[in-house]
Amino acid sequence: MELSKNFEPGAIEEKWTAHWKSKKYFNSTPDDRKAFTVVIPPPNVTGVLHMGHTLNETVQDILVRKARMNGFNACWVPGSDHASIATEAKVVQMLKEKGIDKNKIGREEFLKYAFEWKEKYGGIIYNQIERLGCSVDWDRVNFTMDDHYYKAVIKVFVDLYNKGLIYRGARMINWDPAAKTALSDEEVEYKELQGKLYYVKYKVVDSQQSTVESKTVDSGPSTVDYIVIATQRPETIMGDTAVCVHPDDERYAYLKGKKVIVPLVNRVVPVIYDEYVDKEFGTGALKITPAHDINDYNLGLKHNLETIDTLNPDGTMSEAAQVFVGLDRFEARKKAIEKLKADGLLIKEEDYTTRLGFSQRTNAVVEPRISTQWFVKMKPLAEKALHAVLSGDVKIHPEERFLATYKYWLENVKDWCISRQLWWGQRIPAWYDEEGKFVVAENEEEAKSKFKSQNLKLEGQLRQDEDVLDTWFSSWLWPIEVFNGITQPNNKDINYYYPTSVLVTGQDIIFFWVARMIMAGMEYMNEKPFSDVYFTGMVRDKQGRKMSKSLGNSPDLLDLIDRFGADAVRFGIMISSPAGNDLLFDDSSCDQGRNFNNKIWNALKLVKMWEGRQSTVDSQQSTENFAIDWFESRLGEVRVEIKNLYEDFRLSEALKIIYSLIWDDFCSWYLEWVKPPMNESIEKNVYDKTVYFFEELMQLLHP
RNA sequence: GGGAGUUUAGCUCAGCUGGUUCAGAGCAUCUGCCUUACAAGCAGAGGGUCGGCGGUUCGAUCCCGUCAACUCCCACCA
Repeated sequence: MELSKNFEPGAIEEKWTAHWKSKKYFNSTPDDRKAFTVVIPPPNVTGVLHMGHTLNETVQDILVRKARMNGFNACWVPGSDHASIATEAKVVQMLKEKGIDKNKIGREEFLKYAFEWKEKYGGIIYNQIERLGCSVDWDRVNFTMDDHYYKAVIKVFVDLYNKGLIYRGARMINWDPAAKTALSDEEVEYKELQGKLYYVKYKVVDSQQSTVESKTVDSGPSTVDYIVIATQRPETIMGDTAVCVHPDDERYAYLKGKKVIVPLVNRVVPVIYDEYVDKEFGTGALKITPAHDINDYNLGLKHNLETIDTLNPDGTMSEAAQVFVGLDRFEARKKAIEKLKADGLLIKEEDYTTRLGFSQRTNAVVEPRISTQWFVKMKPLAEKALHAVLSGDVKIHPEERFLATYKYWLENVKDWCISRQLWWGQRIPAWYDEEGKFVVAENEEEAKSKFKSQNLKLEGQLRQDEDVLDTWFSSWLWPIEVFNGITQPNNKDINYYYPTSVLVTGQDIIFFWVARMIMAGMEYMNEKPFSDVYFTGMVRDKQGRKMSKSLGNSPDLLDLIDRFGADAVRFGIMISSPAGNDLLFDDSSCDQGRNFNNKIWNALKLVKMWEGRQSTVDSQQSTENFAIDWFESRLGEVRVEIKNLYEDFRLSEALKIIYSLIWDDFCSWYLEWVKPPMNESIEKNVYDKTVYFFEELMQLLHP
């Protein structure tokens, strides 16, 4: 072999990958060996892989290669996720740039574009996984919108509905006005913002005159004829249907049985009393807007209040608001403040820090809104999932750090809103007749017969629900349906590979995905989906900032691989990743990886030079033998250490130890020791041993 | 408001429940080397009251308490 002076990026891994691919080395089929199974957390087809994926994928590859070397039948399933809302947002944006309106082209046409998008970005992602050198089984690649997968999702929906675990109803949900869809609680991210608290007068209606015009300000100084409430959101005033005070609040006792006038729309509403109100906060009086605040909604239910929805799906004011109709909610807020000022009803403004909910995918400010959606009853599912972890059946790493949060979430879990007002995803298999009666069925035929069997008179045409399902409603089946475990229960693959061995993923999706996969596993396989969960930390840049597109601090994976080589990139990400903690990634760690490769390359060059220069004499020189013995024992020590580290998922530790073993012990000590003087030959015995050591080291390093 | 995590060399981090592999690694810095495996390298050097304060102990980076700073998660106070 011709060896150039320096190691060239890509020289090794490309050769090996090609080698293995040609031999179908990574293909896995059930056999007599024990299975070691990993399913990839399917990346969203919204873009390209970032460093977080790189870390995840590398960790998985290490575990898989290690298992393969230990004689397991290692199976690593690749794939991707359709990521309904995120992808739909991207496709809509892409179409918009082309001047195409989603609603004009209709559902069918839109889905065509979406699938094109998926082909393109799915392809890029798969290419990246391949370039990283991931030893996945490409024959098993899955996409969450594949035909069989789609069917599995529908089947599960119908099943859960029949079990009474899915229901449809009007609830307060999080509304994303940008994507015009409902969101689950988990898809809302809260941020602290500097806001304002507005103090607004609500006039009290005298029992005699019930229709006081708001303009009549001269009510006389004798009695207090108004009540002041504090609000952050004056634009919701139009939806007010009550004012609430604490029953023990003496300041407002005189208002008992009175009514007040809502500004801007002059609606007469009652004053109600509830202990929910905090006397100390603001003025101790609270306006109630049941349609646009979760607390107000609950109070509304309790006190039987009217609900007036003043928002359109796109976040503009609706007809029901009466004023500012058609204006965006934030615009309406400004106008409302102006109007209140003009009417002399705004007493003061106060700075106030508040928490606002943002849509995880579109970053729009979400609105609490009442709407009819589909929900999954979580309590029964959560109990089993909780037990699986608490009993130690599923082990979470690192340690029990995430156990508390996992436990808390499951114990306090709320029902899961799974319908999304989108097109990209599995369409909800509910069928309505023209009167709005509906049945849930796997297809239209079945729906028709269900109408019959349930003695419902079918009125007119059947119409399928327009909405699709939350993307996580498909992902939670991932470890099962990649082996067709839902669509073909008890098939050979699912029986052999399930439960999978270890799940490697980011800690940010513990609720979205990990907990729900355990639920689905317990429900549909009656068994955990994986034995171990390994959470990686978040990858940040060297200043500790999150990697994000807007900051432009996320390196291009393929570019890194081109510059350093895949092995160096993998080395770089692993060496800087303490188990479970966030890690700061910097190119320089790839440098270190490349230097390491170079070192090995040169060591190989040295040994190769000896190839034709072995002395036939097999003398017993003590010094060389000492070196051999010494290194042999070092190797043994390290093997034990590494084994323990693997068991604890402390991979970066293991890598450091191997690094030091090769660089310091093997290159700096051993090779220097046995190196023969220039132009002299080396003993055959020593040479053979050296080659043997080299191979051993490469095997240690291979994962 | 509740919970968790972090704090060790200029930077990023190791340090496995207390004592000779305990004060470490990589990067950065400095010095000397193009010595025929390797300058992407070799030989060496500097640099740290292991966040502050108390406690347990013969002895604490490690255990306990407390304070401080930063980070993250959860929560319906307008």
